[in-house]
Amino acid sequence: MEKVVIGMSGGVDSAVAAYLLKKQGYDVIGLFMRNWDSTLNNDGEGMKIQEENICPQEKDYNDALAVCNTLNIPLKRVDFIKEYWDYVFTYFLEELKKGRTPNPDLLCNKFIKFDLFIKEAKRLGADKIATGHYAKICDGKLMRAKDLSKDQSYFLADVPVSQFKDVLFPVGDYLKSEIRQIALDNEIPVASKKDSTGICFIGERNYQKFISSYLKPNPGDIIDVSTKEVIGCHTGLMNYTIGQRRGVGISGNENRHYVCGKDVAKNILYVAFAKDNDEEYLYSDSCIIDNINLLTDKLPENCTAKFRYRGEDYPVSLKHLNDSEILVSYPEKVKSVTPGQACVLYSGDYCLGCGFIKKVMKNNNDLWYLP
RNA sequence: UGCCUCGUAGCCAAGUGGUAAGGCAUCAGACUUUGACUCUGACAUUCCGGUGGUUCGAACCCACCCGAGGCAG
Repeated sequence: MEKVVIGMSGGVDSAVAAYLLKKQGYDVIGLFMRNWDSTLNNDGEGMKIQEENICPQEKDYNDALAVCNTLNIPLKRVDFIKEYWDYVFTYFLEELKKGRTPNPDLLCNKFIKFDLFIKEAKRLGADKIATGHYAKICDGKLMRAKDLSKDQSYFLADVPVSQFKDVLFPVGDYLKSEIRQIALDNEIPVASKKDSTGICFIGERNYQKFISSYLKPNPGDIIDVSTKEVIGCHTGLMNYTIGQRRGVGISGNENRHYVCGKDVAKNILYVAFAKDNDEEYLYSDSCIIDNINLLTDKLPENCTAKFRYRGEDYPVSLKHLNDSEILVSYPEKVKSVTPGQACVLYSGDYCLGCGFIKKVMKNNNDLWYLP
């Protein structure tokens, strides 16, 4: 019998994935991983004791255990707290310092789940490795999930393609509603548990407070990108992302405002006001991406791209600038393309890989107000 | 000191005698394995700087006071 080690998070998706694998006749072993320790990592926000007098991560472990007991499969446990800090969180903080908007979850998949976790699974004798991700692997290629509204291929695009060789995504062929139903029908304990959100393994936090535990806030001017007037004071550039509207702290204006840029050297936050649908400072028509990860042998000249998780797919054309950089052009201008975010390329439902947004441009010029 | 203008929720700002528009911000939800974006809902229950007065009735008219700004000096 083939042995599968499945990452159990304590949520419904991995629970049903385990159920499905077992039904398919695999010898299933659950493996719970813990990558964040609020006490160890001095995360004041996460140490809040919940009503049940137990920290969220421990609750998740208990949920995973309950699921495994119901399914009658063993549950093992592994910690990657130091590794998560070294490979994912350090990068996250370094990017923020540069004024960029990192997405730690792509790195978590690359370095933790689809590297260290796989190694641990193999050590446990796994022939296959499974997770509860909404995505598909077809002939070793990454594809979007059946449920496009839950598709998580975006987060997996930076994983080296070789790592998908023995991977199974059992829920990728189902709709989320079907997964919930299977959980209910089979009386799986977490059937009605709310979907988790927030940074993977860290969870929902008051973002500014959370970051302030690790990066010293550095207040500075907020400048109207159009008039160059100082119109307010920001709490630290790391607290804002491009396209952000709420929580900027300026008011008294006729129109909504959006964060449209940052100058790290001068510690300036640039804001643009929306007027008559003209948000010219937020739109761009091309960008340069680097740190490319290819999931296919050769990139086509034309495909589609997502510039943010749950963002739209835009038609793009690609041009290799050198060994490490690609120029991505999008005739249909795109709003809030943000340095540091992943640009994930697709051909139909196939995920071709990704790169990280380095420079954003319009009409062949760099947008001067972006980092 | 004289004259002028102004003082409406956190911020802008309508309303100039008939019983408080709107925008921004904020908060709460929805959505969401990245900080968004978007969407939905709530936001001056007697009050319009203060105190009196005129009136059936005032934020809107009058008087004085307080406060902000401007002109004159």
